[in-house]
Amino acid sequence: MALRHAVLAALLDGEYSGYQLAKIFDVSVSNFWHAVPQQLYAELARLEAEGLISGRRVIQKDRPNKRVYTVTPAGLRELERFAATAAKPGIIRENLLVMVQAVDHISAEPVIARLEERAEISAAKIEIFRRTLQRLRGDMDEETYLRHGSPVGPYLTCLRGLRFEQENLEWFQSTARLLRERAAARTEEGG
Amino acid sequence: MALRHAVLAALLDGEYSGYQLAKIFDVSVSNFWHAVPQQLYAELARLEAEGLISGRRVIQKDRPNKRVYTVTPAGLRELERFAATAAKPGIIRENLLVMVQAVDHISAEPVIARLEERAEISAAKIEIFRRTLQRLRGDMDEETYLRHGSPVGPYLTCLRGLRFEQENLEWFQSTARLLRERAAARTEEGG
DNA sequence: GAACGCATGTAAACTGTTACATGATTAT
DNA sequence: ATAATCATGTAACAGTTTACATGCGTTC
Repeated sequence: MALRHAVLAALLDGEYSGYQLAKIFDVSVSNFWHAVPQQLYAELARLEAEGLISGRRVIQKDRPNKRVYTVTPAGLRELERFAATAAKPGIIRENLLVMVQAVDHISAEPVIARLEERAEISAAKIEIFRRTLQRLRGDMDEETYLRHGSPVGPYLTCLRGLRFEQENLEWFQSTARLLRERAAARTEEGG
Repeated sequence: MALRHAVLAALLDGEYSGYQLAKIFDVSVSNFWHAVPQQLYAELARLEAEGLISGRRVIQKDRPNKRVYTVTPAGLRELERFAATAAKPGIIRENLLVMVQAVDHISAEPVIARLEERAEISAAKIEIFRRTLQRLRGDMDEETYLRHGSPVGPYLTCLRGLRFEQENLEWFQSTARLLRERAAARTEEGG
């Protein structure tokens, strides 16, 4: 289980509640780790019980109270130990690519529709990544920030996320176009 | 559960045994779906029980006998139905990116070592993808194959896998280089 | 007062991973 | 003989997902 390490890594950035963490996992962290809110609430409870994070109650007037967490020295040691072990190859699960894999044997129209849906989502994600990068580097240019800025870890992973989504978008668009052209060519032939 | 659909999509390519399928999932299909052999054996049994694939015993003299499977018309309908539903966004889990996310707070050397390990694995995967693409398109050039070749689904997903690994390789290498430079700069400062 | 966003949790159902087990055949 | 590759499976355990449940405060 490495969800705990993803949570610890995300909490290095500052104090967050389970709810806030869920949002972070939905945007920036989602590039390299997927988790639903319920997983996070459960994992935060376990990490606190093990002393790897410590929680602090925050009383709010305008909203329900919340519990925010920070990484303890023991948590940092756990991350250090994790980084020393061989990283397993990443795992990926993409329903859309399963559909494309099968496209020679099933109707192409629904697959094209899915590709176009996902292209829009990708475009939106690209915008979010761009803004996150801008916010992180402030008024520095990218090269300067990469050489001297801090923290550089979140910047680097966000950069990877951006490239991944850009490649996704391009592939979704070119694949949709290609499948449409092939469908049109077959219609002309057949009709 | 969409492992079943990944298995069905992979079986469209031809008749395969669980063992052969495990190898296919380890190379080409691994770009968009991860599964260990035990999952495949269990899923094949379930799919056959539900009539979505049909198995056939193949007696071999030189090796142990095996059971190969093909997609039934019911299996094809199941795939068709699957393609008509909205594709959930893909999920990804990358330990290596978790480590990079935390790199400002832990020692950089082990992280750099992991990046270099993974860069080599990526380079090997890139070679496999290139050869797979060549084998699929035979003596056609890529553009011609994409327009008129068949099957185009496996070619398109393989192309996505190739691009992904190329981006990985580039990111692993540039990130390792950058972290090494930053570590060197800090040593000079501090020493 | 209905809907929405904030905030957290439990329980059940489903999936996925690991360890173990077996046995054939071929190559060294 | 010993290891490697082919071939398949069971059982125990770990992790993930979904459904359900609760309640505060603000906006429409």
